[in-house]
Amino acid sequence: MATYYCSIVLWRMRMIWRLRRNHGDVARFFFHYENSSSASPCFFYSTASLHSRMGHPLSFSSLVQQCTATQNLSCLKILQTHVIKNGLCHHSFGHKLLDSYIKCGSIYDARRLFDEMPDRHIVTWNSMISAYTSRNRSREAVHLYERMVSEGVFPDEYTYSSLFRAFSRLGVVLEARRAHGRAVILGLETSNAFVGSALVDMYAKLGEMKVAKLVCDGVFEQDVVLLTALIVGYAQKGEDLMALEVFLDMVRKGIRPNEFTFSSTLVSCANLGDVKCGDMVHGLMTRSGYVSVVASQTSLLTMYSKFGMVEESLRVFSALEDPNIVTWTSLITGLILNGKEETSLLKFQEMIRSSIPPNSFTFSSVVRACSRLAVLDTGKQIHALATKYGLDLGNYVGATLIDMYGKCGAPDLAVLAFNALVKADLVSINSMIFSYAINGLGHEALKLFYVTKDSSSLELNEMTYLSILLACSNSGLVEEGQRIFTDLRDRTDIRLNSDHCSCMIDLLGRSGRLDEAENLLNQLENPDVVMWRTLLSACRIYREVKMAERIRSKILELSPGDEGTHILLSNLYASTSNWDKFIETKGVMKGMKLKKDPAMSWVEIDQEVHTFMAGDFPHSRSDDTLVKLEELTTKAKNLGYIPDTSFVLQDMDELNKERSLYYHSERLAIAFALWRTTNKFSCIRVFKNLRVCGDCHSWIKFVTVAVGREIIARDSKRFHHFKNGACSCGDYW
DNA sequence: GTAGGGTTAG
Repeated sequence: MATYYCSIVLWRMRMIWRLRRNHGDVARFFFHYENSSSASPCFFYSTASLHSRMGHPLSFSSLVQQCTATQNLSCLKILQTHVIKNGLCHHSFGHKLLDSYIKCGSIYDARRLFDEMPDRHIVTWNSMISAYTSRNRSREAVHLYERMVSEGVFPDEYTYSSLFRAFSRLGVVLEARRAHGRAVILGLETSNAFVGSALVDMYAKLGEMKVAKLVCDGVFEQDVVLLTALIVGYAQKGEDLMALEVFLDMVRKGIRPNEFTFSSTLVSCANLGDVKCGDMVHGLMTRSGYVSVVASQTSLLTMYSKFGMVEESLRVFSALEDPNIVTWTSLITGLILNGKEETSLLKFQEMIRSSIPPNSFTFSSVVRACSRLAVLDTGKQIHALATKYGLDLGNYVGATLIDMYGKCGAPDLAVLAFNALVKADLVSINSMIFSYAINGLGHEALKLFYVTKDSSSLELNEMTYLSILLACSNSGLVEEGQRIFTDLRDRTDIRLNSDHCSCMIDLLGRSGRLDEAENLLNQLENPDVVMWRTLLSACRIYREVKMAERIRSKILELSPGDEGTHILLSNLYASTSNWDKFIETKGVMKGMKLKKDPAMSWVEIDQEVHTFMAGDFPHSRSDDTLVKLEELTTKAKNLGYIPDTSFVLQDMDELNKERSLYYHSERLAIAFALWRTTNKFSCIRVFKNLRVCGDCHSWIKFVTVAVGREIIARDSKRFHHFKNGACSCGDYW
């Protein structure tokens, strides 16, 4: 211990001797601490260690430098106290301390020192402003700039190159223009590429691409950053041709693009769907040596995904040594985009195993994969994971969760996810209305629609109106739907589109108001095939042969050889026992090589999907399924089920018609599911590619009574929740 | 002694 203190005393003597000889100011500083009771041995010890490591005479700069390197804030504060007490806070010492505080991450201490400085050099102002902008404290940066101007200090090129970012973050166009004006007066707009690129970036982010382009064109010595800022602006605004033009212009001028340039240019190639151009930029990027830059390669991967070139995007991914969360998310999103939802979920698992924490972009994508696959259990697991990461309450993930629960036939869970949101935005509300709509909860949808319309500040959009019209249509709320449709027609801020019209025609048609639907169609300027076909479906429900034939000729005028029309008409002729015309239509279809999509149903049991085709038993499980099916039908008949053979679209005798109804794919799936699942409280979810027929609808209602279970069926259009002999659609679909 | 640009989502 004695040796230890001896060595400290010896070191201090030697240091004071050196300081007296070389650095008057700092020597006085150490004398001060020599005689001060607050001087801690710890401080001197750490200073000693700093000194010994420096290996050269101590100076103020190197002391500050060492404090920065070791992030020693307390040492910096002691230095500051001394500097201020001894009136040494002139700009050089002051700035060094301030800079060190910033580098140590303490903006608070930097600002306190800044406020205490008697005279501030422009460099000090700039450092403080830059510290604020780079840490997202834009308001404070702008305040400081305004104070600087009011105190008569002239901002310079350094000030503006960091300041402009603050305006775009705050979204304050007027203030931004005022500052731009001052930069012009000072002659900094055109003479300095740093100021120019900051301006271009600012205007691009404020959405003023024309101004951004003007500024860029005016800069005397353009460089890669300046032009890249412009490309980024165009790419993010979707002005992709302009982005490519700037890129080519840059290459022509001999300015070499870098990894930042390539990242954004590739986004534009992807948006344009221009494979040739994409390949060219890819080649240029490879030749420029950016093969392992993650962000650029991520853009490349996304581009190939958008081109539908999945193999190529996988190849880019596997060549990357260290993919980040954005790369993983791009891969997952790309797979979903290309219909490879199962693979995307496997990749998600792989990502989690690689200990890469997912973000809200990732969740938003994988939840969508679940929604497409309608795999409720997996969806729930992913929701739980999102909750674990605290990412389930934001609108991006929230909206996909609501959508997923809606499309999995679990509107109650969609409501829970919706109510949990911190602050629902329009997309989340639209998703909720849509979920209500496809699950036949029209009144709930109307309630949310009117609350949003009347009591929120949100501006409704096309999707809101489409969802609510669908809700009215699926619940047979004709008057409400008509009122909303009229309201939409009168609005000038929202464009009435063909989907809205089809939905309205569907609503009128399916509720039997065929003439009104036809009138509406005739009022429209250019009704499309979808709208006429919608009315044709209604004719099929109400067996309105004359109108159907009238519509057929309209459709065939617009689109000769329209497949759906022939299929709908053949169904209509079959259901009205018009067998001659049925055979004739079938003949036309045969000539056109048209075939109906085979009916198909599937159920998910123990995370395995089982598929069934109508009247087809290729499965080894078929015996048990058929036994169960017979049992269910007998029970249903005992409860009052009478088969309605008018749904059989073939010319055969009644007994065979009845038998053919029994083997509709949804019945096979339900029988299989009831045979396989023993938990009486679990609900069965069946999915069907076509619409459920009226007889199956009735049969399922009786089955829910017979077995005391809930059955949820999703057909090509909506959900039916069957419980205790009733369906949520109120027999209206 | 201070400064500018990027990749993923409903």
